[in-house]
Amino acid sequence: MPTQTFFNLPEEKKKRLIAGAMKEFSAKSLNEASISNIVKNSQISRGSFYQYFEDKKDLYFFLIGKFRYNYRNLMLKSFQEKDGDFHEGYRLFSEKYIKYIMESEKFGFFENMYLHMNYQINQEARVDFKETKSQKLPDGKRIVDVVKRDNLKLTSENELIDILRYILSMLNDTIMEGFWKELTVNETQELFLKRLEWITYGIAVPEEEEVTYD
Amino acid sequence: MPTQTFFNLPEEKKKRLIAGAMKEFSAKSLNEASISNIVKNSQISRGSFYQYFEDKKDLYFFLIGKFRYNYRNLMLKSFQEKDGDFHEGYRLFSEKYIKYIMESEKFGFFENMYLHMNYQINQEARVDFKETKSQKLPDGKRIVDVVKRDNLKLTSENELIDILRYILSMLNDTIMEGFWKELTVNETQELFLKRLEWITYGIAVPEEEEVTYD
DNA sequence: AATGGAAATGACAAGATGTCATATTATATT
DNA sequence: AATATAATATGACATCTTGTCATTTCCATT
Repeated sequence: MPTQTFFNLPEEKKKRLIAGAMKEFSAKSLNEASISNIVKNSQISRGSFYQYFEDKKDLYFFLIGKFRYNYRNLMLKSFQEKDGDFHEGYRLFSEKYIKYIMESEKFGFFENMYLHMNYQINQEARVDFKETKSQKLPDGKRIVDVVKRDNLKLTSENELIDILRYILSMLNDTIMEGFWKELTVNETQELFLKRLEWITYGIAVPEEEEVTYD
Repeated sequence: MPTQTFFNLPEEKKKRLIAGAMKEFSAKSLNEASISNIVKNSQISRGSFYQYFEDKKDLYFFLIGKFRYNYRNLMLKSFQEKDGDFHEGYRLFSEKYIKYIMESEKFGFFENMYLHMNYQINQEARVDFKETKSQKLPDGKRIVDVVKRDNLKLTSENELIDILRYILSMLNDTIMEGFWKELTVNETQELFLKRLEWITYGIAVPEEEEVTYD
């Protein structure tokens, strides 16, 4: 986390630094990027940088947090709009989410982020489904409350959370694949939908129902 | 790819170099590892290193290729043993695969590999399901020939390949998660099986069959 | 023994990181 | 207004890395 000193900075200087960092991280991955370039870009001294951030990673994760899609709200809205239908809700959500990432003016930043995403970066970018009721959300709802469970094979709320989490990580993996293979937004979306279908309906032919006559 | 010069090296020197590199990559990630340490470890000169490898990555991917599980055979065997059953075959395969990775004496190497795995590393470690018939395999079979498709909702061989690939990448993601959360082999295996179940049988309650009497 | 090509070597330039003594600026206190 | 104190800013520096290259060493073949 950046230091208080950083947050106290005059807006202008903060912006200059963020812009200089985004320039570097849009052209290079976290590992290839250099602090030297960032301080040159933003015209601040090397010593100051270390007064604001612990290291390169500290700054990087701050930027991810700042620019990542705040998707909790979008997710809520999507599921609500589709009356809590799991499959339709996720479809709607993914459409907007993928567009945001891949059509953003921060394309380069996200591209590098996804192409070099490892588990740690993944964690930094993820959503918390275990929201407590106390957290302030629009109309106080949690995502798990908005998803209808009656047409899902689920035994507990925790299992729903597990699945929602897994689908989200699958979505991020698919976007990563999209960047890697230079797919269009639509192609990426279709790849995701195919996988979502597998998971929703299964890939095995359902067992014949045992029918008893009595 | 290492140069011919490297492959021509006397066994002893080659081993020394590989051991020195494994020591470094077991303690540090690809990015943290340094060539300086590796040449120190293996008592070869810096100049020689660059005569054998293009850079650090070149060596790293060579090592991944060398030590990764050759899983094509294990997969074939697993599916054959379970009479081509998709779910049971993958269950058997994953059991041995996870054990190999997580109980290996190369634990540190794999741990770093998985924790810092990005799409490129993932690609390097993956299996090719599009084997041609001409490739020499035990009894000349391809994996896709061994998996029974009649109880799967599949329209084409290509879709089977897509699914096999996806499950494998899901397995690798799960192992990554296992390393990250420091799960045991069994816990990791169970996490995988839960997800495999979702994908195999779906998470939606099947639609009621329309029954027509005539 | 002489020759020539392959392989090995380590010094070096270029550039990166994190630190620290010192300078500058802002804030509080008399 | 003058002074004291705390907070920020600065860039030189020690240390480490990387990739290159002129030179040297090795070795097979005349």
